[in-house]
Amino acid sequence: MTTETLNIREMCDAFDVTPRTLRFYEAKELLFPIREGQKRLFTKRDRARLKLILRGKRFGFSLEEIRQLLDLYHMNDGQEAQLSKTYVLAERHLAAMEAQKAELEEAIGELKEQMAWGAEKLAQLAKKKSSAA
Amino acid sequence: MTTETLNIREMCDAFDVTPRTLRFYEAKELLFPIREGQKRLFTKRDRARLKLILRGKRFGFSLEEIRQLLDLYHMNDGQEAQLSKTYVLAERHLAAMEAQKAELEEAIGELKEQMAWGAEKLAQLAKKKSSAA
DNA sequence: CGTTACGTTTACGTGCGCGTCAACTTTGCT
DNA sequence: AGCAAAGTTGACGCGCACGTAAACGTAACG
Repeated sequence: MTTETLNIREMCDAFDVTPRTLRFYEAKELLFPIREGQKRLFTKRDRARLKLILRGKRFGFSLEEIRQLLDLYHMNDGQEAQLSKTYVLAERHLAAMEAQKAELEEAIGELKEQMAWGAEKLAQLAKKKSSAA
Repeated sequence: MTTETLNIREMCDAFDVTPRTLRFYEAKELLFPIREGQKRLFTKRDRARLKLILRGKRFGFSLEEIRQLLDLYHMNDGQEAQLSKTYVLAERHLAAMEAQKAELEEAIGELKEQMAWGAEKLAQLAKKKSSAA
């Protein structure tokens, strides 16, 4: 088997974060490393969660928002009430992401337009320059 | 013509931001409202910029990053050096946005999978409940 | 003329997401 | 036994993006 657990340094190297960040996420209840004596050991579950955390951050979600969503990915043992509550949260999140995707596509389109305009401008300047030489 | 300029309150209502935010953006050189006496008047240009600012924020860009990019949308009078510099910045930004889009699509896919799994679990619970009645 | 409404500057306060010591165990060499 | 490496828990600090309160200007209205 590939290493079952990672110590804090291995975890940091694997995800390019600092120890401080991992401890901070644990304090915020985003990660739950097990303890070997006093030291933290990060499980496969923690690695999956951290991946989602970092992705969520890139999308502009707060750690608190992310914390709530992480439950969706680990609702193996939830009771029905908790499960459906989480499911509703996930629906909202999905809607938010799809809205973000639509807006992102629009923004990309606009930026491309602007860049085409800028490229033309640059071409004109280059032309002027060469004819003036 | 529709109102040429907006005062601060109209601007706030139009974009759902606070006066503090608009003044803050001006201090950070993201907006350049003209002055009528001491009061700010927001032009069409300011409205276009604010729209881009708010969008940029939703995508997780910092105000400083956004400030640099706003130049691309107003590089009417730039010299070639400045122009091509801005163009390069825009290329980077475009790449970042397209990467973000790809990752977003992946995340949406995964979330949908998880939700399907959750839906099934919920269905099972519902079934058990009805058979137990 | 007062006061009410709207805007202004100045400046300190706040929440988030960590960075950065300091002081202390624990572990593994040698 | 000694000592360095790696990890730990506080606790304070910091940059960002504003919130918020204080004190002031000014234009309009009754």
